[in-house]
Amino acid sequence: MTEKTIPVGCTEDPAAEHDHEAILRLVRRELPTDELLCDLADLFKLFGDTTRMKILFALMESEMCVCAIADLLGMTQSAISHQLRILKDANLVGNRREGKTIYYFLSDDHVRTIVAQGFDHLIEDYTENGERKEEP
Amino acid sequence: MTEKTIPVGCTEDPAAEHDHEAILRLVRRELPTDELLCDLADLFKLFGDTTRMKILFALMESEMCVCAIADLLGMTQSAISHQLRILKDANLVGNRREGKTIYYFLSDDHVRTIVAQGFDHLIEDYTENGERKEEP
DNA sequence: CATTCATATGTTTGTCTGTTCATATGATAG
DNA sequence: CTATCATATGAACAGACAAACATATGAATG
Repeated sequence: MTEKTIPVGCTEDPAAEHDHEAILRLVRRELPTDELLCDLADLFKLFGDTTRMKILFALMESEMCVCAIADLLGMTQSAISHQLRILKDANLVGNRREGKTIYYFLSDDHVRTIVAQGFDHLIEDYTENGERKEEP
Repeated sequence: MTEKTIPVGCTEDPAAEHDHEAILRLVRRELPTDELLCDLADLFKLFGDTTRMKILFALMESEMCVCAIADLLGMTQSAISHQLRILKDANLVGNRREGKTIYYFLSDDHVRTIVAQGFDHLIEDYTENGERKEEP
């Protein structure tokens, strides 16, 4: 019984009554590679932080220098700089130098479309459920 | 100098030469509320995990029971169940009972559009930079 | 060339979160 | 009503990560 250490919860026996073989074959055929799925999750992870989201929204209005963003969000220049580096490594933002100050800007319109998509989902949730979900 | 403990990096003096007041006013006016920005980040956070991303892709093909997903991803039933709960709390998936087994499905087409948007961005990155960025 | 301003970076710390293990619920069959 | 299958849940542990702090780079100005 403990010979293969397969997770509990579902019958290990291939010939069990509860059979998902058909569906598994179908889904396995259509599922993208692990690498792509990972990259995709990593992309969305960038949008999954409040600070970065704020930065992106700010840059949608105008290019900004680091200390302006820090001022806007009421956060350390260091914190903003770290986040900007992450966004830049992912090619979501670019920067240009002008004397001492460095201006950051959105490098892509994908950012706008991706964020807009999530925005729509949220708004629909808000209107569907009155104000906020699970309330008496 | 240390009277207000304002982060270093940018001049604290409101009348400093490096002036972002104009831009700050503009951006502050257009920036959504903190609550909305948080909710938006929380939404994207859901897509920011490989396991959840795989589950969502699988459910795009067909509704599936928990143990089928666990089998597909080679993971514990418990792990899958925990993630499904998170997705269900966010109304991204729903479930229905059929005897002992419980089938999960996408509750929304938003999931498809959101994921597709990220997908497009990735694909474009892939083709733009040959195969993968930063290589000799 | 020394100083100052704007930004970047390395390190540390505290928090969040995904997985595992053990156990509980809930439904069906005998 | 007991045993078993499918799933859910609670607690604990480990890894990831964002913010803070201190410090380094790099440009401009006198």
